[in-house]
Amino acid sequence: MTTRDTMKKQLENLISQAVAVLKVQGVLDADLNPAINIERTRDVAHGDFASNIALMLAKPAKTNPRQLAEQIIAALPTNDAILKVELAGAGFINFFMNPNAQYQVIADIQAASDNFGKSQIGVGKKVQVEFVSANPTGPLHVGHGRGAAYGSVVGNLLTATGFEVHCEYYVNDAGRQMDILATSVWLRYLEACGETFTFPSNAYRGAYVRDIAQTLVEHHGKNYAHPTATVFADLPLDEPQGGNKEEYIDALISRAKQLLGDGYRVIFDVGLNNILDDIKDDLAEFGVTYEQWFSERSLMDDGSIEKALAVLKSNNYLYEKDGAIWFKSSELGDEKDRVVIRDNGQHTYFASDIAYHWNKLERGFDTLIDIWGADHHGYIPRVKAALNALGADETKLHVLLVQFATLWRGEEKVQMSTRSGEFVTLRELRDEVGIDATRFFYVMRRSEQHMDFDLELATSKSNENPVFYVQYAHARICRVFEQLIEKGFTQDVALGMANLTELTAEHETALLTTLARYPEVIERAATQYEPHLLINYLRELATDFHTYYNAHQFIVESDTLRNARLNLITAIRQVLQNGLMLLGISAPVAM
RNA sequence: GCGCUUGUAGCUCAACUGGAUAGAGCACCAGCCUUCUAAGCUGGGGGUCGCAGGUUCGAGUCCUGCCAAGCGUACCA
Repeated sequence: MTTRDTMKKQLENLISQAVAVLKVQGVLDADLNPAINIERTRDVAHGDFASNIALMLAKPAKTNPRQLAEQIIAALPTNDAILKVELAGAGFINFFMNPNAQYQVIADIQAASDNFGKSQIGVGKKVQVEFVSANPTGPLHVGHGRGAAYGSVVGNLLTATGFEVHCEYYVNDAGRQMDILATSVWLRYLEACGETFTFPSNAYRGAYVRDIAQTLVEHHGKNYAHPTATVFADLPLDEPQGGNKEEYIDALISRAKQLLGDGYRVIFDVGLNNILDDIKDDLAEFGVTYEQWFSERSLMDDGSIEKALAVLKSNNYLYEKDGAIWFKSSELGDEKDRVVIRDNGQHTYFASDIAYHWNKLERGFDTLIDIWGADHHGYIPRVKAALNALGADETKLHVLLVQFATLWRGEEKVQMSTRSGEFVTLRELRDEVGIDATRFFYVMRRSEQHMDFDLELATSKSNENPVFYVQYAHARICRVFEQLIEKGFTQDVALGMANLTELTAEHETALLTTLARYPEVIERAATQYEPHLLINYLRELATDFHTYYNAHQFIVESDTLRNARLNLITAIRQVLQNGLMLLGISAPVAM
């Protein structure tokens, strides 16, 4: 399971030992606790790794950087992997590694295989990742898809780095939007029962609502039917008739509850379960799985909301105004105070969200990650304010924002209109593009970056398509091993291992470095919640491999060189596989 | 108006969180294709890091002020 410390880590340890020595010598203050930062160099003339530690410490040590660098170098413990250490530039310490040390990565990859790149940095820490959490009022669309892909990869990355990860979907199975859905279903059901009327402008108009109404007819006949005249008696005007669409739909909801009695809950649940099941299937097919589907309604049923509000009240953060109960979020960094209980006695969505986030922390998570659409950014201050007001540790909550994706078909923008209900669903996108390309494109960019998703590019079988390019590198390696057998050879791993030093071509040493970087990339991508770093890395690795492939023959006559090369590409294949696995993308053996 | 996010090559995006000469892909230009997959290959040109100040050994990265785009600014979720 555990892989060796990366070279970066080893060097960090050496420097921190040197710093400790200088503290003892009195060169550095004992209470100085610098963050030691080793970087891979961009320029080979600067060696393999560089540290700016002397530049950072020069001021507190009241000395000049170059002199301090000299002292650090002098205090550095010796290490077989290091060829030489140089002082350069303004005070950089450059490390040149022993060329023979670079081959170790192939043995490391072979030994760790599927586990290469995993680490223990998160061991003992519980992280909850909440993502998608779309209202179950309709199918997921392409906006939700990006959050789904992003959240699941962040979860995979955190798991790979040792965190105990709990992925969760918050189901908004209560509240006004769900009432609108239930009422929409009922109205479509009435239509199916033969009633005719104008469908409300603010109701859900998607075709799926009709489908649900149809199943309701099939299972319950006309049990919930009422004549149009009764249903619409004495209602205010809808918006197109000069009224208010919100008041109109609210009146219809009340009417539904009044006429249906217990039946309202039946229809409500049929709508909810139908759509939720569809969302679950959709996500499962997309390779996105959850530890828990957390019900908002459960927070009402078990009194969590009342409890949370009671704490806010006793902490003096609630007051009454205009018949509603307000939370003093403006005292804790929010722009203004927020309503938690409306004047009609109903609690707001925010009220249950307060209870929900409190509940999360009560469950003992060290870190909470919420992944939201960027349009919800204004919501962050009030949630943090609420946690503060409850006396909880608000710094444990990290809200990651995901910008929406714009779909393109070549030069043409794919129009989307949520208003008419004619948006592109995630399922349609998956059907057209495939799971692999969909996931890849979704996490290819930094999450807070607006992104263009080109459907034509994503489905094209060319090197311009980055998914294809990376997967093809994997398939190509597999193909080499088929060729090997066709040519009558067999791989001799031990012989290859014994002769890795024959891998001296520029392409080969470049690949060794790229392979060694993989664990660093995973660690960084995980701790920064930035999956796109992994994508970038895999594209680089694929590029390095393809160039190598084009420049050199692997299946050569020399037994030692051939097997050394085969071991190198075996290692590349393994890392490609591991990386793609974390992204939830297949590593095809042939294309 | 206020708040958040974004602004890097013609286009789409990176840049190890303050490091050394800002990098890829596409497009463009010039060469190349008898090979384990030409579903290409090699090389090249291309930059006022939105603008202007500031902080320091050092700024695309931090601070301030402008400019532009997106989003938000509900007793909706």
